[in-house]
Amino acid sequence: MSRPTIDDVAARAGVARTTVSRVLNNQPNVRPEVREKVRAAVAELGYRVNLQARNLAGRRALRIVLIHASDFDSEPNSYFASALELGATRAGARLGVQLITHVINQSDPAAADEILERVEDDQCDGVLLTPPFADDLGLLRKLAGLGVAAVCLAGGAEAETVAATVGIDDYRAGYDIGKHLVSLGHRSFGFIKGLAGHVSAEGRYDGFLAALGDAGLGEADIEWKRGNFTFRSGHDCAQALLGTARKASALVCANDDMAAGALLAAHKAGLRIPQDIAITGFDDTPVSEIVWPPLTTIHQPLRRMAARGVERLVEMAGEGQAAAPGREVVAHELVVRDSSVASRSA
Amino acid sequence: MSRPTIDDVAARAGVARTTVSRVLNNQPNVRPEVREKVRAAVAELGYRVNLQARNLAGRRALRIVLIHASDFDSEPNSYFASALELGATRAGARLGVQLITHVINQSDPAAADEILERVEDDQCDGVLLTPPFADDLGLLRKLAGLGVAAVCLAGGAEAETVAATVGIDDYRAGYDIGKHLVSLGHRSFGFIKGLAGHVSAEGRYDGFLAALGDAGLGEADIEWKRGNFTFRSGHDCAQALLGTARKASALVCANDDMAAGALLAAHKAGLRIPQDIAITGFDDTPVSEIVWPPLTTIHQPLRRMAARGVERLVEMAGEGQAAAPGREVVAHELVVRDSSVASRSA
DNA sequence: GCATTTATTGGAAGCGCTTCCAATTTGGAA
DNA sequence: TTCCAAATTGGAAGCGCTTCCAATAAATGC
Repeated sequence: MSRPTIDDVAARAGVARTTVSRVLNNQPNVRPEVREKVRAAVAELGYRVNLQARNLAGRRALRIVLIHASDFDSEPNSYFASALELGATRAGARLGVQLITHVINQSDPAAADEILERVEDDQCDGVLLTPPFADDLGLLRKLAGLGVAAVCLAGGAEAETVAATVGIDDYRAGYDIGKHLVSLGHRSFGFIKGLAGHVSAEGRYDGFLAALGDAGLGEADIEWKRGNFTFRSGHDCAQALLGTARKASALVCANDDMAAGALLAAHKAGLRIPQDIAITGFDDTPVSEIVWPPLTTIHQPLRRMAARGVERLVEMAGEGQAAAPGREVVAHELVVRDSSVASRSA
Repeated sequence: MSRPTIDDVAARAGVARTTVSRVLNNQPNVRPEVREKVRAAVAELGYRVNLQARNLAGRRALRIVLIHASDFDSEPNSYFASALELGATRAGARLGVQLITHVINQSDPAAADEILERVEDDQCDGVLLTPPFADDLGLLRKLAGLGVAAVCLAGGAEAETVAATVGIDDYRAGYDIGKHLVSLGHRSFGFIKGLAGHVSAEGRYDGFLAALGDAGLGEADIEWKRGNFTFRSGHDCAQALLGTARKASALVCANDDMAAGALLAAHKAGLRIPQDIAITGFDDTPVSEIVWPPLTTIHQPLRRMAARGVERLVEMAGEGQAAAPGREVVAHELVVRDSSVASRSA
């Protein structure tokens, strides 16, 4: 009736409770055949350890540190941060993991060292990194050297060679935006990129380019600027892009905040959206719904990503130091709203 | 060195562990003097129960339900919801409480019944309510009738007679906004209210009025409209208020989203902000920082409020059914940004 | 004043798990 | 073949708490 306990598993496998505990914690000195028998019993019974009991019985609770980036030049997208933290906290509560959050100034040259320091101070069992730290290969290597498991959230493709990563397929997401706009008949584009260090944002551009390629278009049909992910920079870049020499009929932005800024620039220029200019964002933060018109964007399941990150860290801790790098891709989704396609209500 | 246990308290008070447990759980059959002695020992040692152990020892973990409002006509402010949930989840993890989140359509006439149903289904020990449910006195009374403890977050002043509430002093916050604008020299105002059911938002208006009163101004100097907390409604109301007959030099909005909409309307009208028109928001969600110019607003410590709500629910559960109503006020803060006072960078 | 409730206390088991330590088995080296 | 170290297993204590039940003290009825 009620949840099976470790003793149920032991009885079913015909071994002592101690042996089951060893298998559960990946400890040595259990014969492979016994180990297998125990695993089978666990599976048959649908057994899952009771973390309250495990923590009570001496083993200190797993501790995981979540690192957020902050900066005066490019303030963090707080919703982005909140959503990740919420997902991580939820998963942590479920898994009996203690989550500690630190905010680090990304423009500080010593940021990486500060992270390493924090990680050591907290004696944590794992780190969850967000951009741009998730793309800092040097930092990732040092973390690995320290024997600290790390999972990169929403990072770029390069990180996966050094650490475990969780994120959407940015290339594909960029492709989806491009395909959507091309299918709408657009042939000339403006593109507002993000900061250079954010590898995932660059991947989006490459994917976008690929979609244009499919339609016989190329870099010659794109005019781009680089912002820093803020509303303000989106506004300024868009103003430049929408100047007198404007050819573009669509403006693609690397995140929602910049798209919101671009929206303001377009309104100021007296342009109708999407009739005169289509604008798209990226991330599907609440911003995309509260601006007018609402933004077509790519939905990124931030909470789930963070939750998966915590889960993987827990798995790694169980398996000892075998922090196997490798990417875990979560599904994204193109969300079409009024900023690219006029609806009946617009 | 390490955290004191129940046995330490028992030894110190010179009683058995069982007796301490009784006192801790507010159970009967302990002489007042003994009870007091135990309480003293608890205080001296700084003892706090280990919830892992408590839960393990049979008592099922406390379960708390968080109710969010959603609606098609006035979509929820997702950041508002996220921040509350994050605060509640953090506190829950710390306290060993299980948190369940439900989203209820506020425009459904049967919303209150649905909440009651959910609360019974989940067999929960407490409910955390957000506006407008936090102001639904009928619902609160029914909950009390069912013996379910409830805490209202960011609700109005009336709720506190029926249930426990946690929130800022909305009247005072409105007053602060008014005083700020008056001190800046403004003498004629536009005010965009929120939905009628949101009592806390009404309190802000009253406080604002009081500040004008201090300067010899009154309702005659305010022209108001009612929105529904969305960007769109803020835009529309502002457009009406900024029309040809405009007298107002400042536009006060009951939340940040509507202020962002008002900002767009002002931009469209070719007005300079804050030189031609000052605009203020309320809540200090990320929106207030990502718009241009950034919004002067009232900071509401949402995470802490939710955390306090969980803590109070846990206290109530410990004290049996003595769900003492009463308001707990948390500090708010006036955040002055460029939308009311031009800075060097603007 | 004595038997019988009733209020107040304490003893001890046990929640589901980890871990120390002792017991048993195994694999070689002598 | 014999003996010892290493590998493998199980027994049992105990993490901090609740709760059942027995023991004791106080209060009530006659």
